[in-house]
Amino acid sequence: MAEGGSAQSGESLLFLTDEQLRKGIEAMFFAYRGFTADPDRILENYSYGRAHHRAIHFIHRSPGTTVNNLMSILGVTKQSLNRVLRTLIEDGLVESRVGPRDKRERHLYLTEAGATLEQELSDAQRARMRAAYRAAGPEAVAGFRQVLEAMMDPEQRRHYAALKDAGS
Amino acid sequence: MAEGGSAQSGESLLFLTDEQLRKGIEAMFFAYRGFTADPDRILENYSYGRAHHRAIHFIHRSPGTTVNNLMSILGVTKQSLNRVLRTLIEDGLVESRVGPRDKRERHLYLTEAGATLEQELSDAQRARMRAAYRAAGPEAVAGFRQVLEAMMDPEQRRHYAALKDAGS
DNA sequence: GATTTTATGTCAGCCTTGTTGACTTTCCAA
DNA sequence: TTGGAAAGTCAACAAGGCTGACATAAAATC
Repeated sequence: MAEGGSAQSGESLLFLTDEQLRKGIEAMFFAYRGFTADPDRILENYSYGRAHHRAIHFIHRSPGTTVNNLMSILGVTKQSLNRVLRTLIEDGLVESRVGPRDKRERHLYLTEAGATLEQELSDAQRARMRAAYRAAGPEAVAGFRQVLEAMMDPEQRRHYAALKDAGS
Repeated sequence: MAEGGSAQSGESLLFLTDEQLRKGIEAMFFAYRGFTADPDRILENYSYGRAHHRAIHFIHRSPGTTVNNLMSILGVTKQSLNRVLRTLIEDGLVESRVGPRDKRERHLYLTEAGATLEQELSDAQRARMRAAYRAAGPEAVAGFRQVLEAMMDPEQRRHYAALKDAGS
């Protein structure tokens, strides 16, 4: 399928060819493997999986978040999430407190042990990210983030943006 | 913390802060969901999964590839790959030919039906990629690719590069 | 020619992590 | 007060990873 459409008024649209798009697709595939490789290795030692990592990450980012909210951020069913949370709670990495206002809700927090594992995982993941950022340079990083953001579904982008400024 | 992602004279390293790295990590997470969303929807109609998509993609990219080669590109075991290939062959989407030189090898090709599904899947995935590329612009796309490439493990980068120029 | 290595396929069984369905508890509104 | 919705839990199933063991055929080596 050719690109066609708009005229090339000065600005070349060569970066929109199927060939370029395919390269981008394959880059995403291979890069995502690298992206998860380091945490995956660490998680093996604890017999946890990626799902545990994701839960830990976002509980760390939004302490006190509810199961419902976490569900919608992670894009999994509450049953999937519940299984992961149950093991994390049993193992003393996550604490679940009954909601003060609405007792149906459970508010989630990392324990000290949970925060320690979170640190170990994110240190590893950031190290790779840092190396990649440094190798590519600040302009490339800005472009990287722009394209990724444009690739998200609107709902994902909402979640992303909601987290975006939380720590500033 | 201020946002400015652009480079400052004197080589500011603000783009390497933990905060910036964390945003990149979350962007990867949310973007990857968007990246796979459209093909996933299509695959449901055929009761296939992402594993089938990956196999189909790389067989399309490298017609005649062997099982062994595909295994190493996809980074899965032969048992995992075999399960997927078996169903694709049974369903007439993939053809497996005994190697002409080395008769131990099986060379994999898409059938016409396989090529049709490949087209449907990659059209959907490219459409999203094209929209993201167009929204972000050529400079951003260049940066996007640079960072992703830097994020890969060396072996993944080898595979990526080997595919890179094949179709040009 | 005999032996070893390589490429592939298959069976069995396990794990993680998705899913749906059924259920309880809690809250809220008619 | 009663019925529905919302939050969370339990049970069972499926996809797709994994390992291990074993079979076959062909290639490579001794």
